[in-house]
Amino acid sequence: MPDSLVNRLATWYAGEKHRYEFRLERNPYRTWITEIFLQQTQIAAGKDKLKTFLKRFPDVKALAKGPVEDVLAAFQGMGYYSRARNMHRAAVEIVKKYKANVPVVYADLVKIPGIGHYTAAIVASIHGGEKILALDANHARVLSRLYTIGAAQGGQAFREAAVRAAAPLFETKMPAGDVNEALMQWGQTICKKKPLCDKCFAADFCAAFAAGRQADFPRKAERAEALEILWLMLVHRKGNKYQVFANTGKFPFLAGELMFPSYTVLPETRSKKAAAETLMLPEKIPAALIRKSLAKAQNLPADFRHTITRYKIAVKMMFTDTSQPGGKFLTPAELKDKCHSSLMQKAIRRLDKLEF
DNA sequence: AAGGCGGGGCT
DNA sequence: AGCCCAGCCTT
Repeated sequence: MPDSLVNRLATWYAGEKHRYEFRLERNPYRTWITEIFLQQTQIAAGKDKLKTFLKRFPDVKALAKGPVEDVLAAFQGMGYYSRARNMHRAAVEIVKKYKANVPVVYADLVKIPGIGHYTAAIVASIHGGEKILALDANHARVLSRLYTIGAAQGGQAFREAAVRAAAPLFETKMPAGDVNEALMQWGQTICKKKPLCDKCFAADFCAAFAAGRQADFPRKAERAEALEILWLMLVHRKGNKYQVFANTGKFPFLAGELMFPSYTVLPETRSKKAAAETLMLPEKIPAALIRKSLAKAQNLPADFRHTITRYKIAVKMMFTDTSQPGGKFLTPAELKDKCHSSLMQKAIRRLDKLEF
């Protein structure tokens, strides 16, 4: 076997391939669920919950049957709960449209809720043999260093350069799925943020290593500055139940979640040139109530803090005698079940500490 | 193209 | 205790 990058990769991967339990018994359904689970999640953190999930929902029909509350419950603690909602929606769609067979064609996969370029590419390459780069952060680290790709990660120029750089790997005998998985595992175990170049089987192929510039790749786009905001929650209690509303309006965070009526002021940002914008939930919290509560809240320490992307949020909870039309009344136990966001979970834990 | 979504690892 | 991570979605 002549010495080449792909031969080094294939030889290394042959010894690594079965390192993970989820690679032993494979089908398109299991691969799809596994990839969704392990997105934005370290393998060590997600694999136990993944195992339980696959036992509870062993195939696409079981997942479609749900109910979605069970899917969410089995996903509790993983974060990014739209992944669970989308998986359930997708399962229903796959049962109906594809007779309960998870597609293995990229063009079909990428149209399914919750499946984007990466997941479609990895499933299509493993189970359909499609020669298509599944570009995740691991692939980005490996390829950008091997070929000193200078474009900022995440942009279109980076994607094009990465696809061009990886193309020769797919024109070999190495199965397309193995190419994608080997690159990924390389990024996870060797070509990490702090790369282990002395353990790397291909350091002599690496342009960044040759230049001593491993730390310069992948280049990151400039980060938006962090912003401090106040989030006022108006809590109305009746007996042992609290009024919550589905956030289906214009409130900027936690779309679709059940929430206490909330009010926040977003500061002016570079992208939104308009002056500070006021948003509220439900549609019409009386302005007088907001003013009164806000004036009181300004002088109180935050009940808790929470960060969502670049917003550093100080949440202040205020009891109010005024109930709003609509919504529903739930006990704390029910709230713990039905509110998935960690921000709301923090608020729920504070309820018995609040005073009227 | 920009920005929400969140728990965990790292410093 | 605070910063960083990064697919998929919506806007």
